[in-house]
Amino acid sequence: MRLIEAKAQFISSWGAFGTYWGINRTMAQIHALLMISPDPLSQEDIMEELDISRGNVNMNTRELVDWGLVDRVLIPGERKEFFSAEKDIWKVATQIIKERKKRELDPMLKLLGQLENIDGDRKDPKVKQLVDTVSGIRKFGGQADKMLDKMIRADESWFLGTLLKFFK
Amino acid sequence: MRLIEAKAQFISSWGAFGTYWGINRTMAQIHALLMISPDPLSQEDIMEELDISRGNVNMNTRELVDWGLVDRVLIPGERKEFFSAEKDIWKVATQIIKERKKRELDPMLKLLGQLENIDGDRKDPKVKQLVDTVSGIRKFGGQADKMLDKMIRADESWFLGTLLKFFK
DNA sequence: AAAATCTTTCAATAAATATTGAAAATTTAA
DNA sequence: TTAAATTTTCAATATTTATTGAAAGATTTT
Repeated sequence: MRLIEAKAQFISSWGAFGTYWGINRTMAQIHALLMISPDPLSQEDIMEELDISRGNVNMNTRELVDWGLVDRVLIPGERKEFFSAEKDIWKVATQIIKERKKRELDPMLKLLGQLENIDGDRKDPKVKQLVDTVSGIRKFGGQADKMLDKMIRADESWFLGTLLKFFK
Repeated sequence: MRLIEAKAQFISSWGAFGTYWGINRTMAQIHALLMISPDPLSQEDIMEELDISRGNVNMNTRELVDWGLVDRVLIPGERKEFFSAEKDIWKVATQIIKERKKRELDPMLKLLGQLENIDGDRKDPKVKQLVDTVSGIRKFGGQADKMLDKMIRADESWFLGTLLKFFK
C-alpha cells in the first residue's frame, strides 16, 4: 500500500471512529491528519488536504484545542498559526477520557443526585424501582468516576505495566 | 419531588446521556422507562408514556433488544408482547461495553491492521510518523481490547471488590 | 376461513447537525 | 497609519439522522 493511500485510509477510518466518541467526523479527520503529520500544519494546509472550507477548519481546530488534543504552535518567521497534535496515544486517550468524564459523567451524577429524595411510599413498587435504579446508577457511576480519576492521574508506564499485568 | 416529576426527569436525562453513548435519544428514553418500570410494558404503553409513534417504538425496542439491553417477554393470557429491561446496572454496563467493543473497537483494530505494510522508505518522516501513529493506536487498542474482555467476563462482585479496591 | 388484534415496514417529512463562504474583525508588516 | 495577511463569525444551505403514520404483513381467535 502506498503512503497516499494509507494516509487517506487512516484519515477516513479515524473520522468514522471519532463519531462514536462524541467527536464529529471532520474534527476527527483533522485530528487524524495532524497525528500523522511530522510537522505542524496551517489552516490552509488542512483545507487543501481534506478539501473543506476555511470556516470548517477554524471551528473544528478550535474544538480540538478545547479538547486538549491539538496545540496551536507558532513557527518563527511565519505569520500564520500552525496546528500540531499530541502524538502519544496514551496521552490522547487520557485526554479524551478526562474531557468526556467532565462533560458527561460528572453532570449525569450531579443530576441523579437531585432525584434521590422522592416523596411517596417506598413500598410502592413504582417508587421503589425508580429509587433503586437511580441509586444503582449513582453507585456505579461514582465508582467509575473514581476509577477514571486514577487512570487520568496515572502515567503511561504505570498503566501499561501495573494495570495490564493485573488484567493479564 | 413527586414520582411523576422524578420519573420525567430521569427519562429525560438518561435520554440525553444516551446520545453520548452511540444510543439515540428515544432509544435511551425507552430504556430509561423500562428500567424504572416494575412490570413489563407493551408497545402501546411506551407510546403513551413517551408520546411517540408506533413505528418509532417498534424500531427502537428492536434496537434495544439487539443491544441485549431489553427482552421481549410474553405475559400469559395477553396477546401482545411486552418489553422488560435488565435492571442490574452492572449487567447494563457490561452489555454496553460488550456491544461497543464489538461494533467499534474490533473493526477499528482490524482496519488498522491493514495499514501496517506501507511501501516506502521508513526513514521518510511522513512514512515514519504514519507507521508510528498506526502502530501506537493498535498497541493501545489491543491492550484495551484485552482489558475489556476481562471486564466483560468478570462478575459484579469481582469488579466492585477487587478492581475498585485496587483503584482505591 | 374470516375477522380481530397486533407488529413491521418504509416513503414522506421533520428535526438536528454540519458545512460553506463571504463579510467583519483582528493581527502583523510596511 | 494604511495596507496586507490572517482569523473569526454566522446566516444561509446542505447533509444527515430521527420520526411519523398509514399500509402491508403476521398472528391469533372465533
